[in-house]
Amino acid sequence: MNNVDIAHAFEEMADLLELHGENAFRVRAYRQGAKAIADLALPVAEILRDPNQDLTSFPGIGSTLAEKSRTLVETGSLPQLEKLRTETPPVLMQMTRIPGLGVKKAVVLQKELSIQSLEDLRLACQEQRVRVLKGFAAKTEQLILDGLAIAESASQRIRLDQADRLVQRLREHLEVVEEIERLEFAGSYRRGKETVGDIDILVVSENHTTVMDRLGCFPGLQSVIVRGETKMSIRVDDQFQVDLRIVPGQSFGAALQYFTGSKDHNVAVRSRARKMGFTINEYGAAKLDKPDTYVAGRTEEELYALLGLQWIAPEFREGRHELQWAEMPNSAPQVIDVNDIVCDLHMHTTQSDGNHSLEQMAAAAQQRGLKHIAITDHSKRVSMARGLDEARLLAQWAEIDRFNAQQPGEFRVLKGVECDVLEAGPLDIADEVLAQADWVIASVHYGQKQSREQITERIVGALRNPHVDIIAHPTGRLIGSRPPYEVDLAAVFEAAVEYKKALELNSSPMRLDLSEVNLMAACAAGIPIAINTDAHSIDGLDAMHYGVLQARRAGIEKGQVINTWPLSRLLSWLQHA
DNA sequence: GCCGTTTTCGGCCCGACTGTTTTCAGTCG
Repeated sequence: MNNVDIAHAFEEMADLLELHGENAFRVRAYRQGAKAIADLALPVAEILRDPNQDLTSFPGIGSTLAEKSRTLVETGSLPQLEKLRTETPPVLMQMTRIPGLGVKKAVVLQKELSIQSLEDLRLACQEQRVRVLKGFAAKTEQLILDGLAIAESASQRIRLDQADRLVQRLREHLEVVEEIERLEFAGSYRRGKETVGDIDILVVSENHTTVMDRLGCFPGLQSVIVRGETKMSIRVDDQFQVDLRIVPGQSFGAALQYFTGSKDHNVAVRSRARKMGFTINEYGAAKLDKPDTYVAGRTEEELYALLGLQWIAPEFREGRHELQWAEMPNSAPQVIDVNDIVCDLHMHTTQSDGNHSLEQMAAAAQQRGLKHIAITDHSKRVSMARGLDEARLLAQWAEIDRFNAQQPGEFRVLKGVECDVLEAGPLDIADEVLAQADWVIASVHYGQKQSREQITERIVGALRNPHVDIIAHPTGRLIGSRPPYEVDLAAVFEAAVEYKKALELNSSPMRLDLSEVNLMAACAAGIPIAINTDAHSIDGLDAMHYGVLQARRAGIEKGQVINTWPLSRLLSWLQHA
């Protein structure tokens, strides 16, 4: 069992204990334990084996969870979990996914009406058998019926780039309201998560009615979920939820901090405040003995400063190490910043499936402040994209040589290729040609349904080839539309370390591959990371910030990112093979 | 179940809104 499996088991324990009405703090302990395990840089099995290491030294893992981890590693299952599974009707978990239906109500409904499936629940509502139960009435019955439809039709989360577009629409729609003094978007969108479950809008305004009325006529509005004094929630587009909160100006920082989250970060912040004699809510911070007098909250900086902390960038707020970093900023890691990026090492031109020429891509890269780029068109196996064979590749590289010779300044284009790893294992381009490239990316595009062993061996085999420098989008996932292919990433990491190769963090918001957790593991293993846009057009180069955001969320240090290296360092690193 | 700058027991972040009641529990973020 790997760390992800163990984390899943604890997560499921938490869900099931919650359904059984177990102590909420015990439930939370399992959730935090799951998160702690998922964040570990080393495999749990290895930590348990090592007499010099102690699993309970990691925050959130005590003696009980450490022992259960051992059981999971050694036996592959957990008796308590198996028992809970058999005691819990599967429909309960499904029911709690209906908006407005929580654990308590779901349990009552399931028991009283012997619900076995969501279809049973729908029938019970239609036959008005719900409204006669104590604590239920006609409105709840309707809420469940509506919720069933939403649960079935809702596209749960949207990608960050889709969220960007929705935020833009909302901003433009709301900005015309003159009474709005401040407008900010918070939540997981502000934290830059790869997918976003809802949009949180924070507004400072005296005139709540005008603001809410304006949101109520947003084009794309489907329904208003709630509307109170300070809070309004709506559904837009494909049932996607948007929350609005209106706060007074002196509370803006506290509210922004609170609604940006994450939940874990807020719990950590508020616990710290409590220990220091303060209490924090979305209106500000106050002394515990004078809870009505706010002493901070106009800005986020003020709030963090009160707790002896430097301001924390939203993308770090996941309840990991960010409070320690903010406490002693000098000892915090030098996390990658978008301004550190000097190159982009994966992009396409009209030679394969790109929209712009070498000259156009180079000019656009220079405009974006890049010092060097690699042109990496597809190899011939990707026939759909007019992939290049050996002859066309050599011709393209000759053209790149001529281009570089004409460059007045320092800007350089590296001769590269995105070479397919064929289904049977070998590379799509002959070794003697690859040997003439500056930069060789190996990618899996075909045969993604192969077995774990086959795909892993293809990738490890590519890493073994002395001409290959990096594996692109190492798991092949497309967020929300295609799961990662079966690959033993631990084996890939091991091979990357052994052959001194790099791995890609593909910046396309549809890929963001490696994912945050995998990125942390790759970096813990010391593998250099290249953050690349995989641009197929000039606009595609702008995706760089998505990749950097993802790397920041994973806490990747500047020095480990190839794109921060000067060309000389990159070239000397490439000599390794 | 975890954890310790009043601690190895007794806490554990905090508030808005709704529905069902008649003062509050449940849900959500």
